[in-house]
Amino acid sequence: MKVLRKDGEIVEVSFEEQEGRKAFWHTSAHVLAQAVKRLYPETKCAIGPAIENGFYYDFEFDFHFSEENLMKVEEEMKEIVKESLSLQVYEKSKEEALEFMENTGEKYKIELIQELDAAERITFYKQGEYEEFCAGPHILNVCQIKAIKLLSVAGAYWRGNEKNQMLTRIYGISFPKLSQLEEYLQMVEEAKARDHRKLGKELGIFTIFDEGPGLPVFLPNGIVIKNLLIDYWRKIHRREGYVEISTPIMLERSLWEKSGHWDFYRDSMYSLKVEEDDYAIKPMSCPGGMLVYKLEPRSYRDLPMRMGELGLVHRNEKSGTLHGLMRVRSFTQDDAHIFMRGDQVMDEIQGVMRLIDEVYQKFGFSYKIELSTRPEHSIGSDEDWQLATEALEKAVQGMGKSYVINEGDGAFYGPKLDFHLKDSIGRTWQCGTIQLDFQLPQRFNIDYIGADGEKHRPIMLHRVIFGSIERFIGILIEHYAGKFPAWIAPVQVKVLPVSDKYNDYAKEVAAVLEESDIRVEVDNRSEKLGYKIREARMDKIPYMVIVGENEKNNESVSVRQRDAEIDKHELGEMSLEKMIELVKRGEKE
RNA sequence: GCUUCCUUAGCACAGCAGGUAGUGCACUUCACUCGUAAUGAAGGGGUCGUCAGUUCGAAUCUGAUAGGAAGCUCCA
Repeated sequence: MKVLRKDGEIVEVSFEEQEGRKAFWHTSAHVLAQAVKRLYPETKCAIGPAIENGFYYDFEFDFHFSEENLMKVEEEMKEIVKESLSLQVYEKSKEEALEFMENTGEKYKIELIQELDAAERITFYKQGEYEEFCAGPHILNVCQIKAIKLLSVAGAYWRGNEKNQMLTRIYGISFPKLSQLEEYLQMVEEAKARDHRKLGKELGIFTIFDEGPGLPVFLPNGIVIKNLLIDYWRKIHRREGYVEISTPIMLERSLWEKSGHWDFYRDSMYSLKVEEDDYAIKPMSCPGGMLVYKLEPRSYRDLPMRMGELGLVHRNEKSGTLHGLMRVRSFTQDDAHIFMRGDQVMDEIQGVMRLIDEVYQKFGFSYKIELSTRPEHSIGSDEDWQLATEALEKAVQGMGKSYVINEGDGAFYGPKLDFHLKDSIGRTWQCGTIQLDFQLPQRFNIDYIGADGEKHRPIMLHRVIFGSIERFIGILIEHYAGKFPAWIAPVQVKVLPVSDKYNDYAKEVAAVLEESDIRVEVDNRSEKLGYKIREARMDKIPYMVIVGENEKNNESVSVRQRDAEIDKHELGEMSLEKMIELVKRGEKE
């Protein structure tokens, strides 16, 4: 595939390479704009880049753009491809470029060009009658775009700002071969099959009532998973020297004024009246934690004090942002606040990082780290922010982890390290976070008595590992496609009697397994074995235990497992002791 | 919240140039007592998200409203 760079150079780059793929999709975006302009000449074009999977273009239409229009545009794009138009690149001065755009009335392009340096030569790309200012690169001829599909129409604010005009964004994907498009579409279908909202319903994990958007409901299987996650969490936190507290779900207004939430976070808080007083339902657990710290005088010997809390918090998220378990209005944060001396900061940050790494590895997640810096809307002095940001940065660097900087995305009280996990279709979600905070200790005037007998101000950090247990479960569902490893599977073993005659023996078997704390169910319906196996498989249960005449006589079970390869499902007959051992071994993996 | 789209039995869907709803799975009952991904038969269940309007008549047309999907903005 030949690619035309902005300096006029033509290079051979394959579609598999980043530059080739970007050029291919970028050119597809131009073809999209060309098709739109042919069909609807009054349309204003904004921007149209290549993205991770395909491309989009933002337009301002002077009419209501519907799905029907989308089909027409796609057809027109295919016509353009048939014309085998080749691309040319050339330069204009800023004035020429502006004049050109004035003539065509492209107000968004004018805005963009006006921001460029006056001395700069501006490159234009052109195919057929369509020309647009663009830094390229592009592919040499549109005829290479053999497969095109426009995927969706969405709204997008001009320049990503809520206050600006909302434009119409058209998403599409294209490939050099038709087979690649088919493959891609199939991949998307497969990803949808592991959507946690679909699996969560099918597997009886959670639901959300119409009467409570964003307020997840855990069903019996889901609450087993949630409780197991919490058990695991408590175990590793005890090991790491954390104590656990539980503070109220709502507290009085003055507390939130003191913490800064009332001023800086009120739009996201639910508040209510209790007698004559204003209360707020907590959006975070930290202020309660501060009060606990203040309950008694603290010594430097007490630090670092690691205080954990599984806090149920509520945030008034906008309706359009809600998404299954991933983005909700009510969730459980596996929060902890660490109060420490200045000389302990580095060790504590790195200790939390190690714990996060341990947990994510247990589930087989790869993750990426972001360092989020001071937002516009925030409290505290520049020096404190700088100190805190540097401390986080040094800690990550010290751990040898790579990270990207996310400018202005910190919490209002401090910078943070965010740990992001991917969902089934590649969207990333923030789960873990470590936030350094010099503000709350000041606002709450907390202290400890140092070795010198004087009062000192501790430094504090907020951290979560799961982030939100709800979100983490959502990610887990998609990550495992519902096939939870044995240690966290809601039902670990399903006992399947071959016929009703063996129901009693099946119950005996189940009772023995239960003795060993194995989560077991019996399918004693009057159905054929094949049917019961099918159902157990669809429920993604790790182990199936089949009992019939042989097993009853031998006081044994025949085991079949979910994860093994085809033809190796059957592990054969074994004693109950061996079966228990098998499940316990599976739990550790 | 914004843009586009969607909303029919528990679930997946069909019906729609307007004349009071169908299929599969699930569920219930009966028969079969059956060895590794669905035994057969019979039966129950919805007034088509909600509210208004157009019409002799609306699941099918219009409007509002609720919930949902994708994206944007915002965020764990």
